[in-house]
Amino acid sequence: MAQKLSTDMDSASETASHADRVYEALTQLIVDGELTPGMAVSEAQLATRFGCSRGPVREAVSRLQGQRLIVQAPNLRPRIASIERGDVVQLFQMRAALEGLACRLAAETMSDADIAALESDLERWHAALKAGTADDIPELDVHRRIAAGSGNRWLVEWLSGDLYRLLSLYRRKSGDRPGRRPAAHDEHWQIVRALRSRDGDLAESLMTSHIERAIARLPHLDS
Amino acid sequence: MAQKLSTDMDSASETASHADRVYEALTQLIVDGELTPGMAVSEAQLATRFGCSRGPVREAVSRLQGQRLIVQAPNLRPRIASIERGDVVQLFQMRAALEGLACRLAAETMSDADIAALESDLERWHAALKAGTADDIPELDVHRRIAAGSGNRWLVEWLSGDLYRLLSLYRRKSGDRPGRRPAAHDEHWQIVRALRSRDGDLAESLMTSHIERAIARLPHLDS
DNA sequence: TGATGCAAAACTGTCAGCAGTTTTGCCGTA
DNA sequence: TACGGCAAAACTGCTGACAGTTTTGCATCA
Repeated sequence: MAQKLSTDMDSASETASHADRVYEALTQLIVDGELTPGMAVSEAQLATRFGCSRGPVREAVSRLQGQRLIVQAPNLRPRIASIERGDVVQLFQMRAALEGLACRLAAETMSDADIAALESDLERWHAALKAGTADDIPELDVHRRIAAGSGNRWLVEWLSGDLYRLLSLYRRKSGDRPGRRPAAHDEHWQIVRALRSRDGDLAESLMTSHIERAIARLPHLDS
Repeated sequence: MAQKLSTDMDSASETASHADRVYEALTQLIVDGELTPGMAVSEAQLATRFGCSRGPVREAVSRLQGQRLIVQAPNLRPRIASIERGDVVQLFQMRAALEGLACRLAAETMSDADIAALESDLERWHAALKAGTADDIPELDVHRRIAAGSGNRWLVEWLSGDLYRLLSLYRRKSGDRPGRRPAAHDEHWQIVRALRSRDGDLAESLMTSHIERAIARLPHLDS
């Protein structure tokens, strides 16, 4: 079945309120790293930047506050959330557990066609990597597609949404070198093969180990 | 070590903004079930109810929107999120994975004193239950204390915070009969014993099964 | 009786402005 | 030069108001 294009985060619906647009733009600014963790932002400046008054900005900031991407103390300027190394380890622990679950579910519910497509895309990307023509990040995409294949809507929203954004904060802080790790391809390939053989337990365990290895590889900066 | 009293959700700090108070009150209203899932609320009415203008209300609503407890379509009144049975199953799947993780971590990091206290409280509560003098919910408390014992701050915030509130929506919708199940005590007791013997794998597996049993017991209403 | 259309009421989205607080930048002093 | 202190600037928290949209309730008609 063709899946319904993920979440309710429809990018730029035709009738989006000003607050919605500011929310989208602000989120992007944070994920892209133009707004760095710990940085204070001013409602007024954001308002002029986005061409509206402070009302919609306030709303967007509140929404991001609900997602813990922005923190705000009374009477102080809102700050982009700051993620320490300890937080990343903890978030990765949760990610390992949840992506493991996603794998187990995907092994049961993902369609043969989707698995085959994932497999061939993975091969194609690997070939392109060897040829030096690929610079997108397959890491994220493989994980995202498996999460989507789990059929668990909340898992997708959280793994590919909230948790992804939270972790992107730290990526910015630590030099941002995503993937490009030769072993990752093998691990991904093994996972996909477990999916194809519908071995949920194996897929889960492979994915968990895959992410736990990523924890071990976290940069050891201690700011 | 005495833990630092959980999150940044300090209830009623002395210098709380109006928006903060509305946020707290509104959250409580939803969790307590006075505002039922799917119900439309009016900013203006909330504003008069809480004795402020629409600004702070709008902010609180946005924050709850960020936590997916409230949904809002353009130009329409905000609605309390509506959780269907399928959603609950999916959320419980995630809960099983995460509480399993919490158990495994707690088996490593929880102090002997905390485990002993949990054990004796569990016994005391069980005795009170038999005597008919207990009507608080131990279910939640055991789970909450194990989550806290995991030492993973984000796990606590999500399990005892966001996820708990989300699931409370459905509890309201389905007759709300939390726990009071005799077998649960045994299962809790087994889990705590696994914690005491520092057997993380066993604790994890016991907790996962414990919650999966709860999934199987979910009411079969299909609204 | 039951469906339909319409006007009034209610409500959301947004803005400009005011009061009170924090931050900034400068000036005098040691 | 380095250090407080103070006034101006910047900013948050909140309010009331206005335009445009949705909902409500009534009256009309088949």
